Amino acid sequence: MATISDVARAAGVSPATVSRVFNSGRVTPERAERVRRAAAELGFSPNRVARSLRIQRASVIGLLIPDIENPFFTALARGVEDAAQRTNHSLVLCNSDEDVRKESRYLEIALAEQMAGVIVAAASRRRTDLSALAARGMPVVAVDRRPRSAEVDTVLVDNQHGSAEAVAHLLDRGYRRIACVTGPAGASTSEDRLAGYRAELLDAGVAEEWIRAHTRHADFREEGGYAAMRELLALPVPPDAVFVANNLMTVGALRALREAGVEPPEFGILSFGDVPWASLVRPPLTTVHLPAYELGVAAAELLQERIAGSGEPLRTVVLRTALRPRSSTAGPDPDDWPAESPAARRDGQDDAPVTVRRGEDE
Amino acid sequence: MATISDVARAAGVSPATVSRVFNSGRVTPERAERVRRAAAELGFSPNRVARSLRIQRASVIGLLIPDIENPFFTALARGVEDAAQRTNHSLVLCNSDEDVRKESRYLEIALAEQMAGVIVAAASRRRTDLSALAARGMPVVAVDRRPRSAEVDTVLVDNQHGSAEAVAHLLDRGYRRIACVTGPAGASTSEDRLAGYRAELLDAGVAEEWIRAHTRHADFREEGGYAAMRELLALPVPPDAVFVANNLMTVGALRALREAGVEPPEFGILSFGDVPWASLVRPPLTTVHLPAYELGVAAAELLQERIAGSGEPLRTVVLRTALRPRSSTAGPDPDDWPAESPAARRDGQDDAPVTVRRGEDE
DNA sequence: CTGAAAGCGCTAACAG
DNA sequence: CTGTTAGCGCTTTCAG
Repeated sequence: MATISDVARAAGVSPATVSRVFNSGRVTPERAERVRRAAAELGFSPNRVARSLRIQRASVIGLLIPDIENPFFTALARGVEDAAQRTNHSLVLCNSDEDVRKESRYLEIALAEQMAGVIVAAASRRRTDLSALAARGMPVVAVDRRPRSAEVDTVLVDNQHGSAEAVAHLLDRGYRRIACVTGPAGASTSEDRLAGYRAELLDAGVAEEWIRAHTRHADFREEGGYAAMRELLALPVPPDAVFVANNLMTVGALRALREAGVEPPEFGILSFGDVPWASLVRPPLTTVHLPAYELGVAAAELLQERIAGSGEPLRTVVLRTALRPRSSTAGPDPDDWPAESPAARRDGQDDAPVTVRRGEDE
Repeated sequence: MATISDVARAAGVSPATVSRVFNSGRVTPERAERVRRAAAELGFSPNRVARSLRIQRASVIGLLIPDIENPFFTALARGVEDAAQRTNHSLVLCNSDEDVRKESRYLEIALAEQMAGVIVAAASRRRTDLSALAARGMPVVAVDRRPRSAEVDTVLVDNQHGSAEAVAHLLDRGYRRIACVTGPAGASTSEDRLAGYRAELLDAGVAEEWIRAHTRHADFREEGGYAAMRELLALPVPPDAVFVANNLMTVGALRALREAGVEPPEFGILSFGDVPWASLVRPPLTTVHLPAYELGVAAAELLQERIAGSGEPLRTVVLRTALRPRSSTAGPDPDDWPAESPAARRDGQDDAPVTVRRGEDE
């Protein structure tokens, strides 16, 4: 592996000059050209490790997510990556697996690797501790989940508003016994989504007690959603609709519904968070769309400003969600359902069949 | 940030001793204890950048995948991560986006960052060039896709056998005009899966010409599968079943089928590669299961052996696929379909409904 | 077993 | 504009 000195020798200049050529220092064009040629010939590319050690900062940013198999977080990661690429940062993706211990290990690595900064979707609101990083001057941005110590820039979606809107939609469609499956008690997303749900029901005159009895905390995973839905269905007063606080749990909930022979939209189901491959799901699911990619972009941009040395006060960016009504919440009464659900057709999932010639031969 | 010298001073020893404490060097227990205490007090953690520069190797392994939004690759990534963790390697995930230019950029970064090794699911069989890495002594393992230059250890699934088995299944169920949607011509996976399909059909006496007319190359993405399926349906002799070479394209193909008013299993559809959230898809899809996680684990283990200095000859590990028959290939003739598909029930997706009390109250 | 010293490859003063 | 020089934090000979 050629070093900067090899190139310097080959080009007949000093190492410093070579360095300058690769770092927009001032070098006469003629010399610069000579250096570039020599570098190309030797197949030289600067050693980033040495560079990082010298300037006390790597050109890598870390992204810490709690579940790499959740499409929401992979979309977010793409957003971060695309934005990072624009400033020549490369991305290190770490999967904390919703495990605070793994997470803190990765956080330490970020420090030890002298990463330029990190973006964190925290595993826990209470137990994720970002203060150590901030204390050592590492730029940090929290995304999706708001950690307790609010000493960092933050990018969120408007969970509470989005949830309230979703529940309002369910009420509007005629559901009256709306249950809720939310995430773990520790996470800000769980709490905010639950809060939106509660606020809307209380506003509609539903008893505090009823709400509490029809709320379940689960783990944001498929199995948790499945178990919670089964519990709800087994209640003495089972619900006629459910608001599920994330996409994976919705998959589980749907499975539970199917097993129980309960079919939407007679029973309403609404997912907070997009369900990938939505076009395959029958009936088409009403969802609250989350701008995952945009969340990633915004977080990366905030981080880059900090890396560049912005001294502005802390900022919190809140992105809006969008309700996407489809057939799974058409209403409890079959008489109300349109023959071809106009709600579903709106986003092209249910285009009218077209006929095709088939099988004239063979 | 405390350095090794700070700790040395605090503990009254030399920097070398501190280093030895953290690297299993021989130090008297008493001194070691003193060092550890001092380190803890100062919140010292070794600077990995300096370490990497000195020993000319980082403790990071790179994983290069072509599509981070494809569940197959995220499952693979988890396998790599779990295996890497066992040897204290951290994982850097890079998404080449099926783009050879991005990919080669990341490959250069791997070199410049002095990563311990890289695992590559190549974007292109022909144009992905791993020889530069291998030439500079960087351990490399190819996974899922076999790059042209076979100078590296490789972990694959048995694409050709899996495909042949899948097509045999379709023939067995009574389909006679089986089309194929495969991936880009450049990828080894496309070619191997296509080869398995062709071999099986030729063996069944189908004309070479017919096969060629009913084969489409697409891009391994949803839109590609959609377009290809539409083309196939518009043929003068449309197929009565389709073998789709990856999961994402299957989603697109299903959409095209639906739009055309064609419903499985009258029209058979089989996906090479698991479709996540399969439980939501109606009808349940017959798939060829791919051991994605295990692929990742195997690749990481191979890589770790190379990193540890194994001088063994190059190895290729081939993992088996498994056909998972479900209702989408029950056969072209409705008379053959079981009332409750036993094939589908086999993996629990179609458990019989159970009744549940509902709505006695409000 | 322990310490002194050199140096991994690069960048940033500083002089020229 | 260019070269010389020192040093980022760590590991690793080499003496002791």
